[in-house]
Amino acid sequence: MDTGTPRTPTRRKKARRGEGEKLREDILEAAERLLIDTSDEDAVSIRAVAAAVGVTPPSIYLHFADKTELLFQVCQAHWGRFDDYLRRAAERIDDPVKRLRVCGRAYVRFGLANPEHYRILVMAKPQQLPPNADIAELLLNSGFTQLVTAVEEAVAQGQLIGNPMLIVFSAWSLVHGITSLLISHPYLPWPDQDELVEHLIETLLRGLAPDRRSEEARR
Amino acid sequence: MDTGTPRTPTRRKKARRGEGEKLREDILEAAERLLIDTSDEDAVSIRAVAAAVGVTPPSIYLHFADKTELLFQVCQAHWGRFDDYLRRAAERIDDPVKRLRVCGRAYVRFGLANPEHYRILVMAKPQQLPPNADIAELLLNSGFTQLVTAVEEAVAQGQLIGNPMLIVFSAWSLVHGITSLLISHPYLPWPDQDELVEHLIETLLRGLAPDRRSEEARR
DNA sequence: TGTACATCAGTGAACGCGCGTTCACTGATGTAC
DNA sequence: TGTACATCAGTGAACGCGCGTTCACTGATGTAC
Repeated sequence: MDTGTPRTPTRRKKARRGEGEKLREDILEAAERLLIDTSDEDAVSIRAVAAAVGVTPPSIYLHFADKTELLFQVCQAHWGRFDDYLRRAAERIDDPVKRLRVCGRAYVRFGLANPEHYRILVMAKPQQLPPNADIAELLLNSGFTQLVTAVEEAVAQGQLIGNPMLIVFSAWSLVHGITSLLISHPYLPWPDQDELVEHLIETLLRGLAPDRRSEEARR
Repeated sequence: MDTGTPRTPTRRKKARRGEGEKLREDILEAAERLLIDTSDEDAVSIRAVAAAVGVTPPSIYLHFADKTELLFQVCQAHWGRFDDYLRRAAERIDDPVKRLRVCGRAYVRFGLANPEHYRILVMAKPQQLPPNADIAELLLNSGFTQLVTAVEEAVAQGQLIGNPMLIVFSAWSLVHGITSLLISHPYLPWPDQDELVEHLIETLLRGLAPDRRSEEARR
């Protein structure tokens, strides 16, 4: 693998008057590509992105205030795709518990298919991304709201038992836990991945289902 | 907070003949301190560690082959402490399920108390640490074996139901999920932390407990 | 008891690297008169 | 229809930074004779 050779040695043609915004898209696309191809956030430097687009580094600043903003926009776009993916997986499933199941599987699958994105979006340090408020907004406006809805419905219907917000964060912890461990430690002696994900989801649902013991008995 | 001022501007006295190994310990200690104080792996540079110890950068190489080895040894030491902590938490608890409960809580507590260590040990990329084999060994020889034992006992006694290795990795995913999300996204509208951890653990255990439905009925 | 010498525990200066970012500029292109 | 000019979409060179690491060295200290 010859990483020394630039991917696009050809210089990009200057855009026509009024078409400057085209570069912006190309930059975002190139940054995304770089992130996916290298699986390494550090490889996405201003200089590397510029080279990939076929442009000089200062050109990046024509469209992005700084590196953080660029990375954030890349993430935002990806997060949007994640959200769409989850939404499509869930639509037309009336039963909220079935929806949780499907979303859980989809979450893990999408995370593992885009590990470096997942890393940046979900596993990064708070301080190395833009203001927390923005990240929180991204997170909460994504699949999260669907999760909340599904859980609330399931609880209202008596299919699940407990405080909805506790269930929501438990469910998220669960799918995030398996996703991030598989990303960080792929070399461990994991059981079959699909089987494990199924086991996790089913065990959680079983633990949340009404039982012979009434809710009061659990205190 | 004046991070510009070096912590130890005084130069360290040269060790006596035969006492060169003392520096090694001081380096490890300083690196650890730096990691804890700054909560930032990037702040632990060869130069910063040398400055903290009161020594010049090349001196580090008298005791460590390179930066990776230094960081790894810091982690190893910390991992040992984590292991001891879990072991002490679990000892003298005969009931395996109670042991799982206690270990789960201890795991989360220890991770949150040492977030940057946890990040490096458990959340880091495979490639930025020493050979995977070593990391795998560290992980598997730590609290992990206790976890395996406890689960196997619980299954043997009929207190939990299912494939032990699936349960083991499920349990780990669970505690890791909540720990790492709390570390990465502290600003989210979390429910009460202790309550959430309890909820997670109890829900998992409940999902693994024998039920009116027989194991076969679950297929 | 005195001295030459090997060794130990470091130091000082420098290497080359890639990075984010700034600044003054250039050349093509559309527009006003 | 022709030309001066403003603007747009970039470029080229350089800045200062901190980093890991190497290399030749130094000075104190213990040891052999």
